[in-house]
Amino acid sequence: MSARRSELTRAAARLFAEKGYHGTSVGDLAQALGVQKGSLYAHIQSKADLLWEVASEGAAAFHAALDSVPDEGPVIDRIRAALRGHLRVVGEQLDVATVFVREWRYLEGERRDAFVAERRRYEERFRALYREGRELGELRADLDDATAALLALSAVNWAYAWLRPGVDTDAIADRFTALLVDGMRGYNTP
Amino acid sequence: MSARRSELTRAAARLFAEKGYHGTSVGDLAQALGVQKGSLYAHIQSKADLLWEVASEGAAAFHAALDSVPDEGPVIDRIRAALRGHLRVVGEQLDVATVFVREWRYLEGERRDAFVAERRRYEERFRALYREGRELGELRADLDDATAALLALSAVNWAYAWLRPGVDTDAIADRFTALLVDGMRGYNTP
DNA sequence: ACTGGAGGCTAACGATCGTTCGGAAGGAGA
DNA sequence: TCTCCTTCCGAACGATCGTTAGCCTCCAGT
Repeated sequence: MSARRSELTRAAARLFAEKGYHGTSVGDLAQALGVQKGSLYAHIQSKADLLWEVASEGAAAFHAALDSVPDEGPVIDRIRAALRGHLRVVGEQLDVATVFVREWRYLEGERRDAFVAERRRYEERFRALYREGRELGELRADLDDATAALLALSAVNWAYAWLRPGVDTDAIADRFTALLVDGMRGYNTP
Repeated sequence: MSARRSELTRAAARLFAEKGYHGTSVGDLAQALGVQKGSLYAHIQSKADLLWEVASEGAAAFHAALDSVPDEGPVIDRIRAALRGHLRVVGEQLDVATVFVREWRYLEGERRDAFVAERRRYEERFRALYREGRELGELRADLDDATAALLALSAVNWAYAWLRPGVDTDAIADRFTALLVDGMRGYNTP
């Protein structure tokens, strides 16, 4: 992929995240590159191509983050690593993550189906950590692992809305993990 | 407000939630009412009016839910009530809640400013519960209440994405509360 | 020196966008 | 019966949408 083409993809990620897919015109994209809008079609076949590309990039980034979580070791450590990885992707590729989380639904046809499948697979991998933790006894036996995974995943999925670039995402992930693991009950509470 | 006008607002909420604000045309809205698109302008001055109306309705609903949380009593009970209230709004007014959470950013000018202020005020009220809990000693003294509130609020803000109408939102809120309060650590974990 | 491809230009296409307008049907109130 | 108000129609407006077409320039490879 040429350098110019990469610029276009990055501009698309930024503008789709900022103004939404339907709120971004081909003219906007062209302006971001300092070019006439017709010229973009030397690089793409349609505007939808760009959405697909950015969404796929997001899916790849989140899966890659999970790939680097070890298969063994204390489950709580792995949960912390998964949260760290997810938040790191959001923090370092905020535009791409925003499109992955919010704009994907404007995909159409089989691209949409393929995206949904990838997304579901990611959530499954995430949830498996909690199930394994319960089965191994590292998490409480009466844990509703689906709810626990939903709570954690919701928190990080929503992160694109409040995470500002440059913050220490590892520290936030660690605080989330500590809360999820130990709770917030005080000592003088029945 | 006339009955017809209310129908229009409800159709707007549904379509904005389903296809997005920019993805919904005035023609789509007219079709939902079985009417020519020009006829809608007997009820509204612009399409943006509808977005503002639905977004405001959402803000009112969420604030009303918080209003019914008592000012006194055990903080944990009040946190549970707040989560119940929030999730109940999402479950019972899914379209409105979706617009409140996701489509508000297409508001423009002072309407956008006013919405953001209302939203911030809601989050502040939510966060105050956690701060009070820590100060009263009902939540652990070393609690990072901002992080705790963020975790809880993120989970319920994201709920529009996975909550299906008709489920028992109170039960989900209770499970979230239990998790947040007591954590998920197992007994044979150091 | 010649060629081919990459990248950009201008101009225009048909479609659709949100909005406006004049007129008309129909019921409610006087 | 007359009038007003709500609601809608049908047609049109200018603007903007995503996309296509033909042409030009520049540069790397042969």
